[in-house]
Amino acid sequence: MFSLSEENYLKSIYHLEADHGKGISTNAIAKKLDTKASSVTDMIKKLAQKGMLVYKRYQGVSLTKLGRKEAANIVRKHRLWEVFLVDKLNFSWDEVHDVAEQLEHIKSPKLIDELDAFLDFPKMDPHGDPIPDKEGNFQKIEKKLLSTLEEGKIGICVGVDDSSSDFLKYLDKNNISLGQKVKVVSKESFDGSLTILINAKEITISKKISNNIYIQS
Amino acid sequence: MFSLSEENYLKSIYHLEADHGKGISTNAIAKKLDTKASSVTDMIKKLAQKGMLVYKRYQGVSLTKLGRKEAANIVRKHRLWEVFLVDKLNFSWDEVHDVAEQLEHIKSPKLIDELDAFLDFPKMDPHGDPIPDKEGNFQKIEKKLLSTLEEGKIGICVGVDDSSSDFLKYLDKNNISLGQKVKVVSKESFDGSLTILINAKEITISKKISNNIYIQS
DNA sequence: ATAATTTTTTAGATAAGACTAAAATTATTT
DNA sequence: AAATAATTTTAGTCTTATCTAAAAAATTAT
Repeated sequence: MFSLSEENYLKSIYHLEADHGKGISTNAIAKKLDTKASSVTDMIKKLAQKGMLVYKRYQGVSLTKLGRKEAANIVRKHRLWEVFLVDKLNFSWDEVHDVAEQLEHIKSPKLIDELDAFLDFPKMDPHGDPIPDKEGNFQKIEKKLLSTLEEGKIGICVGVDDSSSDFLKYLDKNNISLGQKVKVVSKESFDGSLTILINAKEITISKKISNNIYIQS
Repeated sequence: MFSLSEENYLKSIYHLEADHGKGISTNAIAKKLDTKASSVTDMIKKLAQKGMLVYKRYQGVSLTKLGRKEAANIVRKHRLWEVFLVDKLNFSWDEVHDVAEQLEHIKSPKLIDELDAFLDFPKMDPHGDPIPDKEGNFQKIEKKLLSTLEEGKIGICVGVDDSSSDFLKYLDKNNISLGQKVKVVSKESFDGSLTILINAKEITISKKISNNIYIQS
């Protein structure tokens, strides 16, 4: 069994590895968890002791197979709860994160399996992120950033990179949701801003926005 | 905001007050929470400081109006989650307690309201215990112990006193569930055991059992 | 290659919540 | 009412997870 804190470290390292490959620095973890490097050193020693990760002083850490499975299961729980909140309890996709952050730590062998079945075994969470199975495996979806789509091309919105409430609210306001068809009308080479056709309406979005939307084309 | 530990103390004191009236002793709390009296003293000082209860050294404690409302809300959450687990996730009534014990501490203004609506505003949990509203109020149901029912009389099972897994499993095994009609066929004055008619089948139950089943007659 | 800088670790301190052992208070017997 | 017993509190310790400040190691710049 893992403490709440241990689980949060595992999850953060898992996400950092997904984004930046193995060998995660103490500072990177500290930044992600908004804590101090010294605290991180203490905790990673403990998690190394428990066989969840490999740690050599001054060398950063990498999850072991076991650690990765453990972390994936927390992510699995987080994302299943997000689906529950949106599909069943009328939460919007910008409201789910904080609650799921709490729910992901509930420990019950039966609960998460039944929830999974109740939700009809979803493969994605409301932000388009894949839901790992019990072994930690998930199907990687083909996706690229909207900012890389060429002029005249069409894509379908399949996910977001930034899941902050502010960003998601912006998307809602502009009727951008998952499954939405998007056509790049024009691209401004100076600042990278895009004019896109969405729901038969043209809007212009900044590079920062298009860099946070994943599409399939 | 309250810590997990603070919430558990509030809840325990709330239940103790419901069963034994005001003025709960340190030892009673310690026993309920399976902790030491000295730990209880520390915590009740803290909760008194926060205005959740009234405490005088050596005199036991009583919840304030605020403390009672706070506690009732934890009980509300606990029982709503129990309904969710049984109605939606195929848990049996002997499996829900430990999980609900965790879920009751999730903090989200929206979550519990939406859950309540999703479950169609239930008034009871799976053990027949009332679910308080946001103010802490609940409808008290008329009920008495099966052991007090006279020979020949009929009642409907509306709740259980003991919610331990073992007891609930015993009830399941004997097809005793809420809403079930029960007729007292005969009463053994020597040991208080009852022979009851349930589902067109006669079974004999000990006084200890009939003392833990509530009926409406 | 050495100096300056950044990162990481160590050492020691703190807060929450629990514990043990002993002291203080209240309750029960005789 | 004194003695004994039970309960409750206090004082001090422990663990977990955090922090600050300083030391150690690694990295980058000169």
